Parts: sequence; C-alpha cells; structure tokens
Amino acid sequence: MSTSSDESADLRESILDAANELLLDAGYTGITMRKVADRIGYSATTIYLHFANKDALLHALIERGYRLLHSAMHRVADEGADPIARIEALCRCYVRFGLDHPAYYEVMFMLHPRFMERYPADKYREARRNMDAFAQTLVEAQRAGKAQVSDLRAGANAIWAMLHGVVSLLIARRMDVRVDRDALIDTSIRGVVRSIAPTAVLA
Amino acid sequence: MSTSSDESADLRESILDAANELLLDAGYTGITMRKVADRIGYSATTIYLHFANKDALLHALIERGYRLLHSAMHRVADEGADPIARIEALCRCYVRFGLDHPAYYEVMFMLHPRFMERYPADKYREARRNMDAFAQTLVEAQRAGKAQVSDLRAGANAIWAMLHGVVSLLIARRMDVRVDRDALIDTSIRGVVRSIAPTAVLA
DNA sequence: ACGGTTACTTAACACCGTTAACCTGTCTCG
DNA sequence: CGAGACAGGTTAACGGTGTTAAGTAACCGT
Repeated sequence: MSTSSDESADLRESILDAANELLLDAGYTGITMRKVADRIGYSATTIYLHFANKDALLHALIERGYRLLHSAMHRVADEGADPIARIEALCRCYVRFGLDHPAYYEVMFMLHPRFMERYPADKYREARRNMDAFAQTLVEAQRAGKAQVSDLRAGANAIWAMLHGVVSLLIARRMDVRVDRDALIDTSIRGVVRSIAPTAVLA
Repeated sequence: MSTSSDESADLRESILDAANELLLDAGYTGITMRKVADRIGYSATTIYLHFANKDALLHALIERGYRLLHSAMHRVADEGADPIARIEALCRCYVRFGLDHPAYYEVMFMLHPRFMERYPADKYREARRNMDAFAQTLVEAQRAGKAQVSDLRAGANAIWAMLHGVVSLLIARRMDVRVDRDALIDTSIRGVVRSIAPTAVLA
C-alpha cells in the first residue's frame, strides 16, 4: 500500500512536531519520550519505531534548526553589492536567529558535547556549511580590497566564534543586565568590521 | 565541641572534592549524588545535610572555578606597563584557563540556563567581577590614548563574548577540525586589539 | 539515667531512557 | 480459503536519576 509509508512519515513528522512544541515550551530539558508520546496519543515506545533513540530525535530537531538558519542566511547572503555591508548583514542575521529562536539555538550550538557523540560526522559538515557564507563574502571583500585577512578560514571562524559568544551569553543570561543588548551587538559587529579592515594606513 | 563543626566542614569539603573528581573524570553529567556519596563512603542522602540539592553542590563547584579563574586573571592584570599588551595577556589567560580546565569552564559558563535558576543573584555579580579586569585595563588604555571605545561596558563585555565564543566552540568541538586552534585564537585576539585601536587616521 | 540533638541510613516516590515480550490486524502466497 | 509473515502498536519491566520521609544509633548536657 502506497499510503502506508506516507502515514509512517506522517507519524514521524508529528513526533517531531510534538518534540518541537515541547522544545519551544520548556527548552530541550522539557523533551521527554513519554511527554512527546502523550502529546500525540501514542505510547513512548512507539517513538523508537521511528527514531533509534532520544538523541536521534533531537538530532532531527537540530537539523530542522539548521535548515531554518540556512534559509535565513541564504536570503541575506545574496543581497547588496558591498561585501562589507553584506558581512555585517550576515552577522545581524545570525544574531537575530539566535535571539529569535533561543531554544533552537541552544540545541543547535550550546548543547553539551557529550550529547553529540552519536551525531553523524557528515551532519556536522552540513551544519558548518551555514558558516560558508561568511568565508565566501570575506573572499569577495578581500578581492575588492575592502578587507585584509591573512588566514581566511581562521578569519571566518573567528567571526562565527564572536557571534556565538554574544548570542550564547545573551541566551544563557550570563551577561550583566546593565549591558545594553543592542549596544553589545553593535559594538561586537562593528568590532568585526574594524578588525578586518585594511591596515595599510598604519604602515 | 569545637571539632564538631570542623569535621562537618571537612565532610562538606570532601563531598566537594569527590564531586570535583567526578567532574574531571567524566564532565558534569558524570556527577551523581549516589556516585559522589559512594566515593566518600556515605549514603547519597547525607549530601543533603550539607547541600540543599544537587544544584547547590554544583554551584559550590562553580565558585571553586571562579576563584581559580580569578587568581589566574589577577596575576596577569598587574604585570606589564602597556595596557594594550595587558589586554592581550588577559585574553590569552582567559582562553588558556578555558582550554586547560574544560570541565570547569563548561560548568561555569556553558551550563544550561535553566540549571542556573536557583543560583543566587549575588553570586552572579561575584562571577562577573572576573571580567572587571578587562574594563579596568580598557579604561587605562583609553586614558593613554591607545584605545578608542565609545561604550566602555559594552566594549569590555564584547571582548568577553568573543573569548567565550572561541573557548566554548573549541571545548564543544563544534569548530571545523581543519581550523588551526592557535590560528583561531591569534586571529580573534588580534581582532580585539585592532578593533579597539584609535581610528583617527581614517578621518 | 534520661530527653534531646546530631549524624547518618534505609526505603520509597516519581520520573527518566530503553529493552523485551506480547498483541493484533493486514497482506501475501500456496 | 487458510496459514504464516509482518507492520505497527502496546504493556511491563530494568536500572538509573534527584529527592523526601521515616527510622536508627551515638553522643550531649542536665
């Protein structure tokens, strides 16, 4: 029967939807096999027919997040002629994604390393591809003489690291409440732009 | 009896030591009330006589970490005349602490926000004091005309955010393995120094 | 010697991820 | 038509978790 596999895929999707709701409701610690099952009117063990274990379920959720981020970044990566302005726009896009979807960001980038042990390596690569927009735009800026970066890979990843630092500290509420959110973001992104600017004038 | 409270404090300390060993052995997920108790030859419930709950135990561990970091930063904060060189040294000190004590860093800065809900607010303030060295040195650099920062608080916290991004991504192994660890650190720290440099020449 | 306090234990609860065993309807093939 | 395989789901259970309630045994001052 052709509908059989469709229905199976449907159930898989509704499991993911339920997990997604729980994630948004109470963060990833709120996701429980039994709670997910309750929400869709199945028993907990049914989930194991569609996901090897809880990690696999969360990994699927993580990939939903990666797709979300990727589509947002992709929209920004192609607009505007000035590569520097585009890098800045990419930065803002990344930060906005993190702050708009904190639960997703958490599970995507802040989750405990041990949790990722069972995560297939090729998914990692796919995940990092989201950051390629930075490297690519950095190359363009370099070619246009608007940036000067010695190690391109390190440069692109340094930008990512900085953005991740800002987003994760804000999400985790570790940042001093007296620090103005937007001021921090502006300062950080302006810092990036300044740090990649050509330094010829100083020589 | 005077030894009574001492012995009580001793037990508290050995609980912390056992938790510390478990933390270093297997990360914070390896810390379990029963395992901690086993390690010192008591039953699990005894721990509750010295700590309100598991969170309180972990918080005590976190403060050990803060003291460790503080002493390391303090040593660096006072040496060397050039404030810019000192900022760079502080950055390297912070990164080294994170990479040398990843389990501590995890529990100090990367732990899930929900985990910190029961954490007393004043401890937060104490924890952030570790970052004051940045702000203070930034002021000195500004006074010496070697830095130009519009919003000081935002600037100091932006530096922290960037360092946290680098350290946490490295610890979590989310960074592309092809990225050279030291190159990333160097690029990031040089980026900080460049971004706070006076920009008068451009005007 | 006795009541109270201190330090500690055992037993239990509710929850967790996960596995094994079982049930039940449907589809296939002789 | 009937039997067997199979897909899709269930219940029961295991070992683990943080945590609480109740009980025990030693010590203390009066």
